[in-house]
Amino acid sequence: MSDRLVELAKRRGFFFPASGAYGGTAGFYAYGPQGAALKRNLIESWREQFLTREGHMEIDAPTVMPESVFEASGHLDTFDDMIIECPSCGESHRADHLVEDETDIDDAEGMSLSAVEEIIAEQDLHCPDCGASLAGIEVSAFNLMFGTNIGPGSSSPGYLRPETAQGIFVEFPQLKEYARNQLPFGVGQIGRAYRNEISPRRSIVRVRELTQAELEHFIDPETDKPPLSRVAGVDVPLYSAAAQADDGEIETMTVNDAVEAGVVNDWIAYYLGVAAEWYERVGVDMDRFRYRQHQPEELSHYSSDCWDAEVEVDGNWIELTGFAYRGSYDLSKHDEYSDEEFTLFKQYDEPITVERPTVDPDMSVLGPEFGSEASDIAEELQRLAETDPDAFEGETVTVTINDEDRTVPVDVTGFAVEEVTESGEHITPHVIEPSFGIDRLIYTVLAHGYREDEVDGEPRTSLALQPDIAPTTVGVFPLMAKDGMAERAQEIVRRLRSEGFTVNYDDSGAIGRRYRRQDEIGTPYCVTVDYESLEDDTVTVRERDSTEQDRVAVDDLCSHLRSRSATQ
RNA sequence: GCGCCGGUAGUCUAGUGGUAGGACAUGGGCCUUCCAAGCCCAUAGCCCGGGUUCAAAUCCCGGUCGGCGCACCA
Repeated sequence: MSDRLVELAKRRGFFFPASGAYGGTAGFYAYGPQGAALKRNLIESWREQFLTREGHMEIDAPTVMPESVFEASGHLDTFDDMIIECPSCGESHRADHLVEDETDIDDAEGMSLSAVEEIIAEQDLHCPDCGASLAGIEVSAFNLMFGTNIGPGSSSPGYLRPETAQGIFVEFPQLKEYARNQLPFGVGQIGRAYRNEISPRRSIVRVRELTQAELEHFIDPETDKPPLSRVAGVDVPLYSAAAQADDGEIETMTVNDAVEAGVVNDWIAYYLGVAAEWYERVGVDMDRFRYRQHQPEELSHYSSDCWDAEVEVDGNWIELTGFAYRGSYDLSKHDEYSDEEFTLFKQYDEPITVERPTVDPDMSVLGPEFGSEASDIAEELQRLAETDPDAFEGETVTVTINDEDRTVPVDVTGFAVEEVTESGEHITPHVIEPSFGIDRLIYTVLAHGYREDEVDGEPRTSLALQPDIAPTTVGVFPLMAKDGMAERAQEIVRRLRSEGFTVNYDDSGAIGRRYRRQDEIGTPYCVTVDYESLEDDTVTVRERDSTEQDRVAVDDLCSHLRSRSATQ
């Protein structure tokens, strides 16, 4: 089936391998006219559902970001690994670690690939798993981010973002201002992300340049609750980590039951409910859909819990969306690595008065007495005051510096307990992230809508796309291009287009052939102008899936098409 | 990245050493009163590079692209 779908996609202009004139580039696809329209409709539907209806904001950040962003985000740590694969058992190892472990070299990570390769050959290092010799085996860089240079020279490395999310996290200090420093708030972004995949697969399912629609919903984990009532009754098919671990099954339950049973975090559950309804609306076959929880070892470096929306296509389950609980990971990291604050000031209902033990050491005494240790002692005293103020009750107080005790008279520590009024605190929001892969959704909608059947003994291929998602909404044909029918049809085309419909006009060949053309690109309705139209100003409206026809007055055509689209 | 298989018009396909044939699609014409009808004409192809050979779509090597398996998918 996938072969025929990919063939149809290319033939009819949904998607095809890019740069084919030069042999093609693996992992890069172009969307043709139908695909681009389908993608635009899906994105518009996503925006309406996940941003407009939720009251979230949308931003549009650059795809190239400086190296420091990815040092902070943790993406760089996994970017530069040297991999060597054992020819005997097939296991991959970190080549630099192997060298560091087996020789007295302790900085193999900073060496070049060929240097590490040479050392492995010279020292005749062996596979730690099976013992086979690795001499002469190629060491390769395990490179998942696309690198580039910002400006001339190489002093300012940058990377194409591997997820649109970082553009949101990095701009958080600005975004919180736009949210008037109030939690919760959500920020979405739709755009391209880049991953230098080792082996792109299955047409547009695994590509190197992809389009993501991501939402980062920032919340106060202590006080904010999701509006669960909106989706409480929505059924979600859940395949929990526990069920996966003991051969359990997918269990379908309502969002409300899932939360109450403690199967899913309530925030994640809310979005599972919203997304399930949305997926069905855009044409995903919900009989081939599930939410699968990540196993603990599957979780990425930033998330503490994650559920994937998965669909079955061509007999495989593929990931459409990750619903990750990213906690405060990203904001904390950017707070730590950057000069800006990635926190919000949260006011208490009432200011509180706290007793805060402080020290103000008399350095004119400590300095001469302890010399270079004096400042360390002062720091220790502050720490001790915060953790164990009782230590200052006697005549002297003892701190440990470099494993040696130092005793200081309490009266030179300036110890005091101050009453401080605090009106709030700085908190780092937690993040719930639904991250949608648009390309995979396009593939799914096409695959789940793909139909092959017979009509009057003739094969018929059609795409059962939802009317508001289909690239073209209506095809308009004259029964034959003569006797004024073509002209009348063209008038109807202009009228429909001025009303905002996406219209395809076609007068070539026989009428049946034109219906088939529209079936293949998923056009839900075809309007035909015949001899009767010239008499009484009515046309036939033919529906794609049933091929049934209604006769409709031209004046009622727009409202007729609108109401049919809406009820489907 | 490794292994196996494959790459002939837009699509599908025939062609085991003598420089390509078909079907569908597409465009033009004729015909045609609602579901890929018929007739005529036209456009259009051997993935790239190297080698062997008098001669390569065909055999060999390398690359590339695609499918599948392993690994990977942060």
